[in-house]
Amino acid sequence: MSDLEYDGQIKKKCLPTLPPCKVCGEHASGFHYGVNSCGACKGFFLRSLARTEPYTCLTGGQCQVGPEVKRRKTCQKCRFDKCLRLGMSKNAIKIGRYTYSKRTQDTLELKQLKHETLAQEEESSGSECESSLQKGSPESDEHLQSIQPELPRLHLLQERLNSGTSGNTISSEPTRFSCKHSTSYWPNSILENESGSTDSESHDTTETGSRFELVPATKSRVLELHFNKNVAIEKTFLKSTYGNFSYSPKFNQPKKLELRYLGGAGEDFHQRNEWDADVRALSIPSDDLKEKALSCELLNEHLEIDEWEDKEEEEDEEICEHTRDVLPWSSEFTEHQLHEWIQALLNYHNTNVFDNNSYDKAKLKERTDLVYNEHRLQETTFGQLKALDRELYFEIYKSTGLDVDGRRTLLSSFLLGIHNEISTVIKFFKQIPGFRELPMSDQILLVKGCSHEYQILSLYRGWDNKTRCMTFSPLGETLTEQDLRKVFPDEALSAHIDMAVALQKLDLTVEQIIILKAIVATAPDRDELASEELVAAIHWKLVNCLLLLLWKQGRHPLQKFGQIMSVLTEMRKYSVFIRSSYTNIRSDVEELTGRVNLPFIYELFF
Amino acid sequence: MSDLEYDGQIKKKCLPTLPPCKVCGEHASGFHYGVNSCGACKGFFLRSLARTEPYTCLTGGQCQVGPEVKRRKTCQKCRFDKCLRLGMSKNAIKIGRYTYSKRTQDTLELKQLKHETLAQEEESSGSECESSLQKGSPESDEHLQSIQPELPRLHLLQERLNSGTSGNTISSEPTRFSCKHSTSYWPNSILENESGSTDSESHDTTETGSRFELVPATKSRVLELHFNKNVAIEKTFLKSTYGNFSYSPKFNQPKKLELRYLGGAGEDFHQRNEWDADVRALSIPSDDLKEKALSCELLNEHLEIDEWEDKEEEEDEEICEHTRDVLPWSSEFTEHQLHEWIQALLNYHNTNVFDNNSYDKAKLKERTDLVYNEHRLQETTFGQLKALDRELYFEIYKSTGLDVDGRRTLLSSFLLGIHNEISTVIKFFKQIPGFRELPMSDQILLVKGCSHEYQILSLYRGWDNKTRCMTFSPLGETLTEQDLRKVFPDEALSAHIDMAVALQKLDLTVEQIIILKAIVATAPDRDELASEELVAAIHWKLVNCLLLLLWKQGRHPLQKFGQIMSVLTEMRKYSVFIRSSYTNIRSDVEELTGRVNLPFIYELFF
DNA sequence: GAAATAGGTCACGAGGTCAA
DNA sequence: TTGACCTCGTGACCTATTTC
Ligand SMILES: [Zn+2]
Ligand SMILES: [Zn+2]
Ligand SMILES: [Zn+2]
Ligand SMILES: [Zn+2]
Repeated sequence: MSDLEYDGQIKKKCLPTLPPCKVCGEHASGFHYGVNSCGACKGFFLRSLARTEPYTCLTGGQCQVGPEVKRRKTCQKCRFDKCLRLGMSKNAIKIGRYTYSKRTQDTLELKQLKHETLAQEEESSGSECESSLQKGSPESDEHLQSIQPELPRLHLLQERLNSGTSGNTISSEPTRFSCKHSTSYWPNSILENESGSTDSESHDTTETGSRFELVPATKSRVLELHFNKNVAIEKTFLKSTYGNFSYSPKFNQPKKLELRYLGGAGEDFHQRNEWDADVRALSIPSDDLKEKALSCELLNEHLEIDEWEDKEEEEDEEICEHTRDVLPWSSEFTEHQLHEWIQALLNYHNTNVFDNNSYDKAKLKERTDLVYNEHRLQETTFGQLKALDRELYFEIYKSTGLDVDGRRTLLSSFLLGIHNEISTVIKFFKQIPGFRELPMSDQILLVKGCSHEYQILSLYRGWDNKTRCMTFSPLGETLTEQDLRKVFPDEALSAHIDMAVALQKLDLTVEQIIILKAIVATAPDRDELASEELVAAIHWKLVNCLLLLLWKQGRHPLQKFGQIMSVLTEMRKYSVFIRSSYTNIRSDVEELTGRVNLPFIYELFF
Repeated sequence: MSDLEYDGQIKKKCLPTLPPCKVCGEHASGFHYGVNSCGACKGFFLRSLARTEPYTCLTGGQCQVGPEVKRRKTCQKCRFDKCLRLGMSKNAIKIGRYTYSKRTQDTLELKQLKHETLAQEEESSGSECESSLQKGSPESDEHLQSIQPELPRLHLLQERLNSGTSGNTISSEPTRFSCKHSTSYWPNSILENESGSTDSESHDTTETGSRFELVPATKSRVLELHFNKNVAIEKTFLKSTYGNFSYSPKFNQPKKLELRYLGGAGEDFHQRNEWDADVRALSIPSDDLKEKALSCELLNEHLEIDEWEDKEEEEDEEICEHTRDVLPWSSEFTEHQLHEWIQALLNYHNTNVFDNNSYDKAKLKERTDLVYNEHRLQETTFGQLKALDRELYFEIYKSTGLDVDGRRTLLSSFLLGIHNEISTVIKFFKQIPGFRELPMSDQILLVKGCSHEYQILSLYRGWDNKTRCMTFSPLGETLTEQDLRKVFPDEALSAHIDMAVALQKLDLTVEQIIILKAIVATAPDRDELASEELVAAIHWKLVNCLLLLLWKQGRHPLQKFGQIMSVLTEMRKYSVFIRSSYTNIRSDVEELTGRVNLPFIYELFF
């Protein structure tokens, strides 16, 4: 009997889709008045609203509100109060079919609950391991199967995919994961169910999140085979290096990725450093310690602030988690661990960080096309306006103060836009597990060090090579090449564009980009890091996260990984170059934007 | 609630492309039956058409049609009627992909049509068929009206302003800030002296004056401040009121300044509160508590952060400091105490806050002149560019996304500039001794409450009445009147300008302005303050600081004080007016700057 | 083919009813 | 009063179709 949910149609006997009634703990029959609740509580609430006299409580509001059996005596006041406290309200009514995101949320909640109770019961670990890719869901699986008979095929898959998504999140954004390439690494046999309507994106997109998690234990063998095959096919030995850390995934024999510290011995290391030194000699003409120290204070402040805030969600389950050998490249991390990191970063990013990655490709294209057409129209109307060269502009500006071609305005708002996002970005870094625990000096070094790399990752998707326009979401603008030339020195612009194009060629998903951001933020080879090893550890785990995402996406993950690492290496050089280029024009920029208050900009980017 | 737009394919998380559902305000999912509307309203309309029996309304057609969460109150009839009124109709169906240009064309065409038919028919309801191209249905007429809801309302508002009568409709309330009818509570004798011709301003002391008299003496419980003889020189009876707090320095007999809390007993108080509620109802269309709570969290966060940081310099020498009777008006404070407050605020402001007060007059003048000349040059070269009216701009923008006259850019960078300074501003408030000790909720109320007053104090010196240009230091720009019109609604701009001019007439020093900022930030009469008395105490001490500065400056300090208080009173009305004006255009602004991330702006200024 | 919408489908909850 | 059960309007999602 307890398996049935009453109210509304009698639900079939099946495991609950919803978390239990928030009010009394019984099986919820639905989402009533804004709260997952049982039919009884729903009815009670409705009647309570209709009532005129208030309830009274004898115990002074201390009554427990439990499931029906125990409820017999519980007072109405406390029950009603609880309803209200939980947010039940006519204003919270939501009718009609569930949204995917709601369903996802429910499932997640349910899962969590299960997890907790399971943890309490403390099962023996051996059997658990065997059973699965993940334990959380034997039920869900059963659940799916039991629903099967009565749902049309289509819904089945949705149901499954949804319940699998552990990417909770407000955005819930199914489409985020993989678009066309949804050749996920799941055997077709699993996905086929749905194959009929493959075209509709909303399906195959609906989730990757962790298809992993939903897959019944029996299938995991299939998976492994699949992996092995893939890996075997790869056969490529990829190597990517940036800084003095080498990521040398070796695929054939040991099937392990090794993280080794080259201790500054690698050739690349020397090369880069020399080049670095040269660039620096050129680029930092006047600066001295004093100014540097001062500016550090600013950043320091910021970092400390953020540290203070949002400090609750520490997770310390870290410890056990038996290393299940399901990851195709077999790392010291479990898929679950990696997944959690990924989720944490994605969640924060999706809900808080605002940049070009907040838009999909189509939207960005739309923007650039629009601006381009506008620009073309202007050109045909007013003729081509020849761009002033930088020197000439400054000559005029310095002598007359005239902003002849509007570049001061452009530059100011560009910098303002960037500046405006900085605190969010820092908070994002703080979401990287372990980041906050680093010494403040290291945090500062890392943040400073990755600024340019972070920026290009934020923005590169806004570049459209055909129209040669660039969208800057934080600024709310799209600039034509002509305008870009006003903002950036020519050589810097070329570098930006080259970098953007290179990144675009990788055809990364937004998820991957986000993880990449974290990866560049934790480069263990920034100069003078106090605790390189800690940083390296974080970094390495993040790299594993990236690998996981790549694998999920299917299609030659290792090859892609190699490409990405290669681009990262390039990006490092790019970063140094941009910094030097900016430093060269720093005084000009300061003069132009001196009226605007942009402390962080100079601290981070110059 | 989510960022997703339903119906049709699931849209991506990105910011809305479309204006909200014209019917209910929810995210529109497309252009259904000729109107931008959400999936729900689309479905509802469809069902309604299919229906045979008509709907009936119980409230006589007065139901508000809101988003789903609020919808329970609204009957189907009213919803359907609204659909019809907006022009939803099978005849208005548009299928298939559309180009931007087509949309513009459509909209403009329709508008034209509307004008023509209006002209032809002149109120007679006659044959509508004749005027139609293809969608000549009566609905489409109404549809047209609905396209331009803002403007008519503004006209209405202006009318009301001029007539000075207060109606009971929502929009009528802004009457409170009437330029012509500015009620000052200062006797003419004082104001006349210096500001020369107070031309348009009439000073009638009637309403508040008498109200004040009625207040029972018993209610004054807060601070009693003794004046000494020096004050007697003034001979004038000064009275100033803003909000429901009265500052009544009485100089002759009792020689006391009474700060009394009127306890919300005045009519003004009630009026204002109601009005506030209305404005809120208007301005926060989609959601109430939840959203509000959320937004408060944002601010809260900010305030808390700042609280954590810089917390060392607590001073507790407070206690003794023998009251030396050196102050000419003899307050309970010593000059030394006041001086310290002043110094603290000035120091912080000078080193951290960046606004027009960071520049001297000459510099500001130079800026405006420069821009003005530039502007003139452009005008002579390209001819006068007639400014697009707001309505037309938005029509084009909404349908094509084109930022035809660059106002989106202007607006975005304007808001960005303001947004960028907000954290500094909050820190400034935190420098006010005692501010940090206020309950967080009060801090929030105060910060929110004074936003507009603070802003005008920050910026007013940037206005140059001759060239009619305004410098915005935080933005690094100076805007011509033409540009200003793009950023602000006309009536708001006028209010800004009037206020700026009024402030300029006071000829304040930067120090005085800074103290004034603190004064407006601690207005003890903001709604719902938990600890009014604490705030009042701080406020009062700040007023004493101002007095001190005035005295130091010599030259009729009390007279000047009176003028300043008078302007503050006006400023309060100005603030309310501006807020309402902004609220009216909030959705437009959000649409234009939706690409930029400006959480605080909406929280503080709308 | 891509982008958009009309119309269809059906999972859902509000509110009503009624027996206990 | 309670809560199981019902009816019907809703709205999230889907498909077919149109337009570019
Ligand atoms: Zn319950
Ligand atoms: Zn009780
Ligand atoms: Zn709607
Ligand atoms: Zn009605």
